[in-house]
Amino acid sequence: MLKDVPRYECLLKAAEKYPTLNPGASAAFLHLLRTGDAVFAAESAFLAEHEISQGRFTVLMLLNRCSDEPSTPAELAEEAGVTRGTMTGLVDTLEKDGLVTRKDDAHDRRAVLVQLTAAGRKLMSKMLPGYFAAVTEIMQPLNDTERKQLVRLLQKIQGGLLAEQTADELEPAVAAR
Amino acid sequence: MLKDVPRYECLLKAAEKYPTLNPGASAAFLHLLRTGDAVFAAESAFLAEHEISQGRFTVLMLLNRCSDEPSTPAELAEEAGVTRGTMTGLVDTLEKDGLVTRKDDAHDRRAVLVQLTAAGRKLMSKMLPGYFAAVTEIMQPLNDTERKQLVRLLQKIQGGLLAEQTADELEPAVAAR
DNA sequence: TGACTTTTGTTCGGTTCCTTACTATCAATG
DNA sequence: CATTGATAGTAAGGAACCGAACAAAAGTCA
Repeated sequence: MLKDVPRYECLLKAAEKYPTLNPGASAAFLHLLRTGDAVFAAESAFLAEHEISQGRFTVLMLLNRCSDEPSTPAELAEEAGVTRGTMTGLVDTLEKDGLVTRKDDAHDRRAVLVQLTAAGRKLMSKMLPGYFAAVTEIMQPLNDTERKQLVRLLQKIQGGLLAEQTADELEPAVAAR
Repeated sequence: MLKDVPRYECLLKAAEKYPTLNPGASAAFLHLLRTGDAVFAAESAFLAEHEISQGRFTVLMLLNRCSDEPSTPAELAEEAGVTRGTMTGLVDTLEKDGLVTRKDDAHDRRAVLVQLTAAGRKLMSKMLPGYFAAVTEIMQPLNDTERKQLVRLLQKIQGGLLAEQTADELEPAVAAR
């Protein structure tokens, strides 16, 4: 959301007013949000050139990986991190564009199987090389050591968040506090 | 979007099929997106406890910083990184909730001045200590050295993106390629 | 001055996602 | 069996944001 991260001196000044403000932590937090958003925007810009949104691209990637085993919308929603309702809409538009098909599951009459069409596979094989090249270019400023360092730091943060999250689930009263 | 980052072996395997796929770069890219999103979600969850969305919070932060000088919607939109149209909506709801006021600019009859109300200032002083504490907790897994390392790495990535972006603006034909 | 360009705030339609509520189906248990 | 509970997919409505288009006002410059 914020376009520019406040200068460090401003954080130091604000810390005088708000004792709970940790300047170092805040600076890292803001940079993480901002850079994450910038990278996400760069990825979206690339996908937009191919008239594909992030959500639709994720579904195509999930369907394209390894074999041609079809997936149900519920599985796709779980793996993509969206609700089933959202997945219905994503599959709707992908189907409308002829990139995937829906067919009834023979073993479970509630379920639907989603599968890439030939056009869908073709689109992926056309855009993926450029996509991976774009990802490589975005990460170009970091050498291999730095990339590993970055992953290590990010995993640490994420580990803390997961611990916090599961703690909340076990004890919802704590979260409400 | 993606809930889990693919394991590194899967990236290696995919790299055989797609020569442009750089496993190290892709892993760092995916972790950055995922962790950025997780941190963003954690922040949003905190703000939701106070019935405040990210966009509205950003506006309140901008208006709360330093003096009580009012800002125009255009300035706020620029600093918050949203369009003026979006800012109109944000100020609308903040005004409806009694947190900010709009008044006409005496020197420019096109412009409007947005200012925190007493209720807005009160809300901020009530929630900011907890907010900063939450930020500190999210960054808890990293010590001071690691935070500085993280900021350095993120700035490198962002520097690359900014260079790329300004290059695109100068030579739009390159972006279309 | 008067014809331009720019800037301001707003409105409107579209996209993406979420939450909630629903029906149809399956699975388990008495 | 029949009931009960979980799960599948979908529909409807809402929140947040963008882009384009607009009228009003300000700035520019021949």
